[in-house]
Parts: sequence; structure tokens; C-alpha cells
Amino acid sequence: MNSIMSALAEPNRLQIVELLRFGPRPVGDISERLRIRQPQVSKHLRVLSDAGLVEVQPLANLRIYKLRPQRFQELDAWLDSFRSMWDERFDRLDGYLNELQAQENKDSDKK
Amino acid sequence: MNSIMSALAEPNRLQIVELLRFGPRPVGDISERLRIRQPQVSKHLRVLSDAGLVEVQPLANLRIYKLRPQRFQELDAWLDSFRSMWDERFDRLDGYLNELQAQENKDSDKK
DNA sequence: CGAGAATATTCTTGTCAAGGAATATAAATG
DNA sequence: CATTTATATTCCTTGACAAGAATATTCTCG
Repeated sequence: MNSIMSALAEPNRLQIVELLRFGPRPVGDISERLRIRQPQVSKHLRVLSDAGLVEVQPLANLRIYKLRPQRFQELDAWLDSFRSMWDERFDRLDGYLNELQAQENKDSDKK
Repeated sequence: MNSIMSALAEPNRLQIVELLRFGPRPVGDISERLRIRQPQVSKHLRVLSDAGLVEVQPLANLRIYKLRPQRFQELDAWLDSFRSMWDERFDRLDGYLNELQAQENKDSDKK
């Protein structure tokens, strides 16, 4: 999860990923559209690839990059653990305040 | 979106967010549980707060932090634009290869 | 009001990562 | 095989940022 986040934290990489939503593209195409110099695009694609977010498929002279759904599914699954937040009313200070209350009860017992 | 990602890219901050899933907590509590020194926790919470991921609610001497669902919903919405990926079979090189094919047709016309 | 607890801020330092420029590699093609 | 095109890699410099240490701030309570 951490690798996903840090890969997507870089603005240019986020743009690349968003561009690849529309389909696989070779490096040069990405470079042109996003106005990023080719070496930087290659480097960013390296990072994205290491993070498992994209994969490459050689085609003749070109290297065609495309998204790998898997990691995005993981991100989706991770988000799941937060979804209860906006369903249930979670702002009642549930977790900690129970402890706090227990603590205060103990104090008042001591009195 | 970028601010969300870069806020969550830092491992300790990700941990903090994951801890806050279970409910609001004051700084000291976070510091203890995650074994992170208090000043760093405060600094990380600052970043998370600036990114809109958490909000604070003072209670006596304490400052109780909790997650703000809004930004997580945005992240969820962003992920939506990728969901078509793992439904449809998206590895057929749709986008670019159409262009490429068009290009090659043009070339063969020239012949 | 003074002391102590909880939290925030400042300053400094070291590390890492991104961009630029140049170069290396690989495949295509005449 | 030489050249061109597409892409990757290396080296260097610079800026951002995280951690540590020290200190400031805010609130509570006797």
C-alpha cells in the first residue's frame, strides 16, 4: 500500500497513470502529451513499474505501457476499510472516548 | 488528489490514518501506540490536517484527531475512473493502437 | 497565580528523490 | 552495416522533507 501511495504521490506520475486510463501508450506518446521530457517519463515509468502499477509490452521499436488493475484493486480494498466511516456516524468519538470514560470512572471511584 | 496521495505517501502518516480508522484519538495516544515521538506525530498530523484528511476537536487539555470522510470519498471517486479497467478487458491496446493502425494505413497508402 | 501535562513550533542536519544533460542500448530500415 | 528512431540509464546538482533536540504554547487544577 505504501509503495502505491508513494508512487502516485509524484504529480507527473499521477498524470501518467491518469493518461493510461484511456489505454496503453508508448513512452514517446506519453512524453508528447504530457510535455515531459522522455528520460523523465522513462524514469517515472520505472517507478510505476516497480510499484506494480504498470507493465510494459514491447512492440517493435516501441515499449507500450499499460495499467495493471491488480494494484488498483488493492487500493480499492484498502479504501473499503474506511467506507464504514461515511455510512455510520463515526464522529461520536467512539474509540478513544470509551477508554477515557473508563479512565474517568476509575478516577471518580478513587474519590 | 495529489495532496491526498503525498500526505499518505509517508509511512508514519499512513499508519496514523489507519489507526484513526478505529476512532478518534488524542496526540499522546497516537504517539504511544505507534511508538513515534510526540513532536513528529504533531507534525504529521499537521500535514494530514492541511491535506484535509483529519480534523481536530479540542477536549480539555487534549486535542482529539479524527478522520474526515470527505477526502476519502474523493479518493473513492477517483478510483471509480479506473474501475472499468478490471471489468472490461482493457489489455487489447485499445487507445493507442487505433492511432498506430491509422498511421500505418496512411503509410501503406503512400506506397 | 504557579506547576505540570498535553501539544505545537522552531531550528538544524542528513537523506533521498526529481530534473537536466549527456550517453548508452535496442530495434528498424534502407 | 550505417543510420535513424525509440527508449533506458548514468551522473550531477538542487530542493524538499523527515527526524532529533530544544523550546514555546495552551490548558487544567490545586
